[in-house]
Amino acid sequence: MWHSYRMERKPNILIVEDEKEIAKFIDLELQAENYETVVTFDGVTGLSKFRELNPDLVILDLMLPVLDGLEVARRIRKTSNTPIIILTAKDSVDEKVTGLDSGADDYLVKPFSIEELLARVRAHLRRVNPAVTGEVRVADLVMNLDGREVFRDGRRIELSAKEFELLELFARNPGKVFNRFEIEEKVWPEYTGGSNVVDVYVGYLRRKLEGEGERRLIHTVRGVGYVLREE
Amino acid sequence: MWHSYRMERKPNILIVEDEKEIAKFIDLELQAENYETVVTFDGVTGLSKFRELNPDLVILDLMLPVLDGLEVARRIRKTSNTPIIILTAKDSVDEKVTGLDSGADDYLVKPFSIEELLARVRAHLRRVNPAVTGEVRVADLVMNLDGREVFRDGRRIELSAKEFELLELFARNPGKVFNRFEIEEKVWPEYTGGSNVVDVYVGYLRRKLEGEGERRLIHTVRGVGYVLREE
DNA sequence: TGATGCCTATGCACGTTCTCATCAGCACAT
DNA sequence: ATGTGCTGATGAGAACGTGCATAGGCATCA
Repeated sequence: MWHSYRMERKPNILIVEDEKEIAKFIDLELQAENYETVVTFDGVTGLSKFRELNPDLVILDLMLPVLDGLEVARRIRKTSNTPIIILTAKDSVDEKVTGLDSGADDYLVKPFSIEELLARVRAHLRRVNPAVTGEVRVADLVMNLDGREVFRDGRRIELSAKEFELLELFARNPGKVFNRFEIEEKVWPEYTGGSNVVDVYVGYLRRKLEGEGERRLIHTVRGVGYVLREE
Repeated sequence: MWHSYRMERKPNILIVEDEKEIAKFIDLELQAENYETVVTFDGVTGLSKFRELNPDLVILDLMLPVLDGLEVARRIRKTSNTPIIILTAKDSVDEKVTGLDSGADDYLVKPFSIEELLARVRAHLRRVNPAVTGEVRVADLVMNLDGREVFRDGRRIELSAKEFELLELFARNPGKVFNRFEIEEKVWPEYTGGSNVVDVYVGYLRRKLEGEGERRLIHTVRGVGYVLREE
């Protein structure tokens, strides 16, 4: 069911860290910030938990039993772009560079400040998970999902319910081309097609979003459907 | 090495830094890594350059004349989600937290290692590109299947639906020779031949893909059919 | 009852698809 | 080489379909 995605769940964070006290410490702090957490103590378990849970973010130590942290990062990156924050005692520039180039998004050196870690977690989640801020951002478009507000380039735009749902679908999948069938299925469920609702609503959105001489947001892909692209 | 079709062009980086020697230094290093750069020395100019250029990433000092760096970050975030790396001498935890919570994606303290900065730039740029799952690359041709986009040598190519399907067939099987019957079967099913549609469409593709003096992509195998080969 | 939102229906404009006829060029035999 | 026959390339244009704007009907809500 499409509408379930507005259900605001707690962001899920996977911690892979073999020093048990540190793991416990981070775990508690994250829970206090209202995140859902899972802790594992070695690379292999970490990787399998990752695949099982598909968390919103991973905090990863480098010196791990069984499977090295860098390798964990690389394997995760093979199939996912979930943010990875490396948290380690290895503080040389070379190690930082290798860590980041292995697919990590951030690299924090122990001993670290928990406040900084939390701020970095927020920064990464903000980008990935609208649940955190309730916001989706694409190009110069900002959608506030809780408040059902839409801004383009700072100016507020009034949308009806359906218009908002349609735009939300596009905004959550920028760059993906949807055909009319997919769109109807998601925005107009319990609905037997046979009309051009989609076209009409795309028209409504364009009229409201694209002021005089403004960049086009929703592009037509003739013979296929529509995309939201920044261009 | 860019990991996405969108990065076929040089990524554009805006540097906002008032210490001229540092700015120059970063600028040169980034250019050596094949980025396009623009340098500004105060907050207001930085912001207006940002709006003018819409860069792929911003490197931002905090202590700036005219308009404070934090304020610049906040204003950028109002309308955009371009990655921002704060680069500053302010090294307290509080300042880091404030910086990250103001919308920055990363926070690096001076004196910094240029290698680390470059690695972080790479990490952020990598992440900005929407993970393009269905991406096919052959020679200097990039097809984004989700987005139904085609690029050759960085420049975007507009294809009609049928043209795209035909090219997709070739691109998924580079080096394989297809005869006309196979092609009709896959791209024109429910279709009883008797014409030279295939030839015509190959012609269309060639016209669009192969600019003046450019390498040939779709080769004719006389008496048999066509192949996509890099040569 | 007036305003707003949701959806259907219609007609026009234009891009796309495909056919057909003709032209170009390669391959092979002489 | 040269001609001959055949294959592939290309241009023109007809038929078709898609997308878009617009208008109107119906329901809901104030």
